Amino acid sequence: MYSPSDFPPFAVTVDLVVLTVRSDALCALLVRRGEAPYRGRWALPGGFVREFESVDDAAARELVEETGVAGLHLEQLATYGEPRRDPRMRVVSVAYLALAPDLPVPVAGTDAAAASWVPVEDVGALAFDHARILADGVERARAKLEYTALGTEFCGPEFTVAELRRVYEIVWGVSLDPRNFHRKVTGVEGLLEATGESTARDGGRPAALYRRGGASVLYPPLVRG
Amino acid sequence: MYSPSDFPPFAVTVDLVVLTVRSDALCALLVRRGEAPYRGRWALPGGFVREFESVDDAAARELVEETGVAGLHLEQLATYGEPRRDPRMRVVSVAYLALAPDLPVPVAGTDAAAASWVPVEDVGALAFDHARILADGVERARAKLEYTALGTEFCGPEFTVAELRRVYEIVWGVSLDPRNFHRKVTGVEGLLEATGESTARDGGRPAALYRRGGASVLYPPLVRG
DNA sequence: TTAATAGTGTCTTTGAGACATTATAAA
DNA sequence: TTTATAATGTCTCAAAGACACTATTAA
Repeated sequence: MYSPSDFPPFAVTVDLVVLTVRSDALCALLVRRGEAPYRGRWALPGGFVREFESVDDAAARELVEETGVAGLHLEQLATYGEPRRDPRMRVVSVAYLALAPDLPVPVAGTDAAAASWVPVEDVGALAFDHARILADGVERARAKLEYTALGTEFCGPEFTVAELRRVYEIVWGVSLDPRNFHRKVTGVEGLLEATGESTARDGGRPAALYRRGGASVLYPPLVRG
Repeated sequence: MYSPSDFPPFAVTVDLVVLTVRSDALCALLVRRGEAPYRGRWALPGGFVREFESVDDAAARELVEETGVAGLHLEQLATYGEPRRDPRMRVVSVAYLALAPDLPVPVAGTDAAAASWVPVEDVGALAFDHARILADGVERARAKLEYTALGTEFCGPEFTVAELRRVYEIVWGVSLDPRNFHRKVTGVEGLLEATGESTARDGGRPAALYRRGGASVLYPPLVRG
């Protein structure tokens, strides 16, 4: 049997990579730290896991606290457990990836001085090993757009094919043929559900509006150009 | 700043999903528990992360202890952190996936009564939430065979195309056309490296022997039949 | 009208899957 | 010889990519 002397005590935290597409850029939600260590540095939002709370629940709780929105896609990314990643104690962090539509404005957290959407290309040094975690989250998001319907998570409840295409172009940093993209996404069973409405918000011929369909995997996949 | 009263103490463990292909079955390395809780139950090998050791290093150390072999492929799978997954204390477990060739025989661990390769189809109830972890590991392995060169990790240092095909057939539980499979794997750049040798160990015309090539991703991917 | 974007159709190429055929060993 | 397995080749179909063309709005 184990006794308390058998194992060293760890603190367990969750860190969130929250991504959105806004202003033609893939952006991450960052908070400016108000406390040492790394006071004043940008960091990923996150916090300690509570005693009677699952790690997944802690991530969901932090996500609602930081964004003010419930029901966003949230998945576990990886766990980071280098001995000295936090300078003063042994902290193991479980990182999560969340994808959000273009939300109004981040809610400043209780112990964070400020919160902001920062284009991932412009992110400089971050606290702890958060730059590495963010990079892993961005790569995961890029990869999952290929074979899942996650691209629609970046859009609002109703969107046009062109808006969905812009998501892919911005996340992947490529340009996609509008005609082939249209044929592709409207051809995948269950990906899009027509609302019957249309909009001319981008000028030109009005575009049909769609909702997310029930499909979660994309077969055949979209391939990064 | 945080003080010890700010966070509840957790124990952190690593659990290993070690898979191999032997006797025409995908098998997992399991240990029979010699201690409570779940004494006598099969469980995944694993153990506590030490105080000055990274979580990744703990997994690598446990893998060598359990298999007696170094240099196996090891990747993080997921982290399991339900509050009551261990009946007596708060334990967060970071699970890892390892793929091994057909090793001689498992080494009985220090605190495990016995170790054995068990076909994943025959695995019954396991200790803790290990059945769930094992299922996640098997699914990850199956998925990664599609678009990575991981199938070769199940083979010895030199292998034939037919032996590699048997790996895919057993892991996926499908049968694959030998001719199309041969054309496919020999066509992917950097996947296989011819040794110039051949063997007739399966009877019939001798088959060319290959080594793993440098490629780690498969493009285009192999698709599950 | 022109300009802008939405949506459809057509052609070519690539690759997967089905399957015939030839090659090289052992019994 | 027969039998078993290895390796190559051929045909068909599905889907990606390139790109022409038509449709519907606003200015």
